[in-house]
Amino acid sequence: MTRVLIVDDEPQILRALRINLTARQYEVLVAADGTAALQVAAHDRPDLVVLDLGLPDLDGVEVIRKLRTWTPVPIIVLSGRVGSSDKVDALDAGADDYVTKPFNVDELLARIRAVTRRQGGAEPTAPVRIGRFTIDLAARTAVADSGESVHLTKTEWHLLDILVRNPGALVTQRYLLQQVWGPTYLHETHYLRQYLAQLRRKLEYDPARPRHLLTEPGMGYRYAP
Amino acid sequence: MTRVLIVDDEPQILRALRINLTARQYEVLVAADGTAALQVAAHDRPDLVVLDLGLPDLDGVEVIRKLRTWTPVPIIVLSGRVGSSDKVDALDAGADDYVTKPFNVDELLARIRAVTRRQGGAEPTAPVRIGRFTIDLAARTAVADSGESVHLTKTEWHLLDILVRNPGALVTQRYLLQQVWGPTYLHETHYLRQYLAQLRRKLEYDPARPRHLLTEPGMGYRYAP
DNA sequence: CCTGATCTTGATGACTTCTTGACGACGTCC
DNA sequence: GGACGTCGTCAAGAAGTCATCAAGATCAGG
Repeated sequence: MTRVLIVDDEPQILRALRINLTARQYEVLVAADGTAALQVAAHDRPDLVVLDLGLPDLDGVEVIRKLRTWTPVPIIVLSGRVGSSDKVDALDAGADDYVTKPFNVDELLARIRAVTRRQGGAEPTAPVRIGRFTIDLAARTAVADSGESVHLTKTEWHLLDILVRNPGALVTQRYLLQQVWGPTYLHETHYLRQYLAQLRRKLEYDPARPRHLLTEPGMGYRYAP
Repeated sequence: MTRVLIVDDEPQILRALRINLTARQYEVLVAADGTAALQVAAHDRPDLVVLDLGLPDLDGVEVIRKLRTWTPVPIIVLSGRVGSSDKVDALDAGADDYVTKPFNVDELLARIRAVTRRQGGAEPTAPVRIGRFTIDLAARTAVADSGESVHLTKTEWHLLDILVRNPGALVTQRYLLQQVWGPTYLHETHYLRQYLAQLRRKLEYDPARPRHLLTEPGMGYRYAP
């Protein structure tokens, strides 16, 4: 049974989520502030954390950092502020996904499923599909159903690798730039646009309307399986 | 019964893995440092090695290299370091998979299953075709349809061997250099160009437009069946 | 010690990939 | 409705990588 820790200081949100998650066979733990959240997480070892960034005692990003010092438990962030850099900071600190308040419960449930699914039995080198292509990250091959294969460059593979290894999750621009080009390129978002366009052109059915390599404006990119 | 050697200097990790693996019908061997690991591996011939990179005596990558001088046993690396260069070094040295600490036990078990499964199914020495030649890696022969045979040197065989044993997959320059010339030649990409040209000249129909021994610029080479 | 094969090293032109700049489309905020 | 910032796209020069030819160094066998 999947155990979910919900961290929020608004009682009505706690209540709504508890009802919805319990009804779907999740075991629900709750905490109303950051200190309590850290204690409960350490004591009860949840399989997933849903964390509101606006807590009364600690900064939400700080809670993520503290959790990440000892556990890789998936964290989904709830945030009230739209377009603020808090969310990017949270993702960079190690959160797995974010949902903006007011949020749709179905969307949150979908993200919870995506994140827990990834956690469990993800075979390291199972091929994934994008458009009409089957991508094998280990062998570095991208083969169409027709049999013909597409050639990707080193940088293209590197980017695709990171996105595909985090299926369904939002990956920040900062993280991608950091991983692929190094810490001195953190603001060269142009590179990302350039290479994402290239990947879409090579892999997506309709590069102008991507279905798998999605842009999250202002934040980053997401691979949708 | 699958025999697993666990190499880690933290007693609690040894203990946790021993319990989990024993419960799943694995036979478990343990070693707390690199020297002991090499001895146990040589003496008891495990079917799989789970190796922590941070050992008290030897560097983990060094342990991998030493193992790889005499055995193709699958190696799964555990590491607290998240940097991608550590990962690349370990994989290039011959590791089969890589898990970052803190790790999820279920994930590790899944990777153990994946790696041992992969082990079983690989036919090592079926003859393959390149150009008009039939290559038998076991017998070290390359015979044309007309009956005449081509002579390949030791180094040429070694390179061809690695490429052909990974059909369709990209093999990195680092890996080839590491395997054929050793760890001190990791940047001598000129050797690769030289010998790949030689192989193409001897085996391909049109050496200038190879159909089986393909270059992946900036990354490595690939044998296309 | 000599000879032929193999390995190593150097130089050059061709090619691929990376980087950079410019511009229009879209959405947001004032 | 207009200014602003972000995104997607096209295009071309810069940088890096590769294939090939060629010659010197090294090694093994006779």
